[in-house]
Amino acid sequence: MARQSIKIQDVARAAGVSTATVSRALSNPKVVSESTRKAVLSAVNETGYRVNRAARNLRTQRTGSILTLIPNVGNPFFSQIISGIEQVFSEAEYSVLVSDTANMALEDMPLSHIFQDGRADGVILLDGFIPLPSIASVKGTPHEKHIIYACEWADSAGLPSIRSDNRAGGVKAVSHLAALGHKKIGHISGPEDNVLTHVRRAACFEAAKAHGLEIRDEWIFQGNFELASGAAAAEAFLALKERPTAIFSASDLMAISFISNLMDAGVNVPRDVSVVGFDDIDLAPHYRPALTTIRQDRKRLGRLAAETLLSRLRDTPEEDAEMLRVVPVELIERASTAPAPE
Amino acid sequence: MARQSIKIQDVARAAGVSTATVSRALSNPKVVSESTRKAVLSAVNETGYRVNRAARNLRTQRTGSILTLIPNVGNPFFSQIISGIEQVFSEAEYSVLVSDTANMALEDMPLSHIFQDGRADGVILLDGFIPLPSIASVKGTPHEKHIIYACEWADSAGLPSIRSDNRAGGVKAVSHLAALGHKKIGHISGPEDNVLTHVRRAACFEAAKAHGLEIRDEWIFQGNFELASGAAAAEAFLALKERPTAIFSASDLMAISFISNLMDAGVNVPRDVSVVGFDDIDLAPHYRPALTTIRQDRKRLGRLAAETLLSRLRDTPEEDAEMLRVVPVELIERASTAPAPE
DNA sequence: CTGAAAGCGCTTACAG
DNA sequence: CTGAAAGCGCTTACAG
Repeated sequence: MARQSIKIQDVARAAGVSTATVSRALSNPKVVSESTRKAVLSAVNETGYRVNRAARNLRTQRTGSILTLIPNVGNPFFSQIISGIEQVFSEAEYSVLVSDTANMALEDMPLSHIFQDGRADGVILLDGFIPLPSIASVKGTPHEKHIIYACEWADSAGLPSIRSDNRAGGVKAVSHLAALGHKKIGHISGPEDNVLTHVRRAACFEAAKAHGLEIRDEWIFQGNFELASGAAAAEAFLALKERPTAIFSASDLMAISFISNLMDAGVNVPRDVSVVGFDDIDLAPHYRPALTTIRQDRKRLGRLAAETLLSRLRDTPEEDAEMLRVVPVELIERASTAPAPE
Repeated sequence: MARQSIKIQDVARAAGVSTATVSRALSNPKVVSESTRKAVLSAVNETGYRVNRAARNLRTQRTGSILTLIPNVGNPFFSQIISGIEQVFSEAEYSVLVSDTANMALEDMPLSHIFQDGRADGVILLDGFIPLPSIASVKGTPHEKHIIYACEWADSAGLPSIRSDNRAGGVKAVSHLAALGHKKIGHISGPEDNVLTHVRRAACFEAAKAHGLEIRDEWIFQGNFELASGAAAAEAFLALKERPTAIFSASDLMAISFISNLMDAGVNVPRDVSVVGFDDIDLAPHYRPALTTIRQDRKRLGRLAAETLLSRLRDTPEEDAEMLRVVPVELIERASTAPAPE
C-alpha cells in the first residue's frame, strides 16, 4: 500500500535486478530466465507497480489509443458501431477516444495533427464528410495506413472503407415491394451531401427499373435520416394527386415518423401503403405496424472496422491491400409491407 | 513540409531562442516578451511544430484525458450524455475515452489503476454498479476527488453524483395520472439491482399514497428498462383478472413495447389504459399514441457532470463540497394518457 | 540472460 | 525576460 507512486526503479530494487530486467520481464517475458521473471513478478505484486504510460509512450513512440471521429456523438445510430469498435480495441489493450466532428473545425485542423500530437495511433472515421485537405495531410506519412472509414466514406479520399452493402439493401427493399405486386414506388432519401443517400437512392432506381416499376420525381422525398424528416415526407406524400403504393425509406427513423403521420391522416400502412425502412433499429419490431426493414449489423461493422485498423497498426502487410470490406445486409419482413392494393 | 517529426529544439533553432523560451511562449505566453513570442510563433508556423503529448504528459504528470465508464456502450440511452460530456471536455482541450464496464472485469481491477497507469486524469461513472472495493482503491489518494457519478450512482461509494430528479419524475408521472381521475395504477420497473429502479418505484408508491390511489403488488411488473421487458409486462398485464387503468413505466422503451402489445390484444391506449413513460427519447413524440413521458435532459446531465469534474480537476476548492447535483425533469403530456374510463 | 547508459521530447525550478 | 540543466519514467540497442 505504498502511497507515493511506485516506479520501475522500486521494483528493480525489490527484486534485486536492474530496471532493464524489470522492463523485459514485463513486456517481453520470454527473454528473461524463469527465476528472475518470478522474482520480478512478485516484486511487482508486493509494490503494486504499474507501468507509467506517458513514459512508455514517449519511449516507444506510440500511444495505445485510437480515435473515432463521429458526426454526432448524440446520435444513437452510432452507439452499436462504437460498441463493436470498443470491444475489439479494449481486448487489444487499446484505449478508444471519441470526438464529435461538429466540435472540431477540421477545415483548419489536418488529421496529421492527431498523429503529430501523439493523441492516437489510428483513426476511424465514421463521418464521410471530413475535408479532403485534412485527410491529405497524412498522405506520404507513416500514418497514412492508419486511417479508415467505417459506415460512411468519401470515394476521393482513397482510404480503406468498411461499410454495409447499401446497394444490396436498396435492391432488396425494392425487390420485396415488387414481389408484393407494387407497381408505383417512392423513396425517402437522406441528405443530399451524404454518400449513403446516393448509393441507396441509386439502388432504389436500379431495382425499380429492373422490375419495371414506376418511380416519379415527385415521389422522391428528400429527408435527412432523422425522425422529423419522415413527418415532412408524409406531408408531401399526402398532398400528392397520384400516390405510389409503396415507399422505401433510407432510414427506420424516417419510416416510422412517415407511417405515424400517414396513419394520423387515415392512410393505413400496410393496407394502403407499404413501407420498408433501413437499419433495423431495436425499436423496429416493437413499433406498430412492426417495421419491415433492411438490417445492417452495426456492431459487426464496428468490429470489422476495428479489426481492420488493428491489423494495419500491427503491420500485417497482406491485409493492407484490402481497400473495401462490405458487411451483408438482410431484409427483415414484418408488418409494414403487404400486397399492393387491389 | 518537413517529414521527420519536428521537435521543440527545431523551433528553438529557427527562432533563435532556447527550448525553454519556446515552451513558455507556447504554454504561458504572458511571461515572454512580445517580440520573442512573435518570433517563436512564426517559427512554429514555419516548421509545423506540434507539442508531443507523451513528453508533455510525462513531464507534467497529467494526461489531458478523462475516462467514461459505461455499462453498455451500445445502449443508445447514453449517447446524449456522452455527447454532453464530450462537448464540455473537447472545449477544455481534454480527450474523452470510453470504456464498456462489461469488458473490464472491475472485480480485480481497482479504479486506482486508471490513475497509476496514467490513462486519465478523471473518471465519470455512468454505471452505478462499479464494485465498491474498486472505488475504495482511490480513497486517500490525490485522485479521490476526480471520480464522479453521472445518471446512476451508488450511495455507499461516497462519490459526488449528478443525476436527474428521479423522485420528482415518478411523482409527476403518478400525479398526472391521478389528476386524470385514475384510481388504480400499476408500474413497470427497472431491474432490481439498479438504483434508478428503487427511486422511481418508491416515488410511484409515495405519490400513489398521497393521492389515495390503489396499487397492488401484482400490478408491479419487473422489467429491465429495455424493449423486450415491456412486452413481457404486457403479457402479465393482460393475464390479470383485475387491471389498473394506468401504468407508469420506468422507461420509454418499456412503455412503447407495452403499449404495442396491449394494442395487439385489443386493449386501447389511452382509452382503456393510460401509460406514462420515462426519458422522453427522440422517438416518443413520433410513436402512436405519442408518448406522455417524463423528460430527462440527458445532454445537460452530461454537460453538468463534465463541468463538475472539470472544476475538480482544476482544483476549485469551493465547488468540491457539492456532492449532489440534481437535474430537473419535466412531464411532457402527449397522447398516451387520458381521463380514466367512465 | 543481464546491466549500464542513453535518450524519447518536453517543462520548470534556478540563476541571472 | 531568458537560458542551461535537470529530470519526468520508461525501453532498448549495446556490450558482456
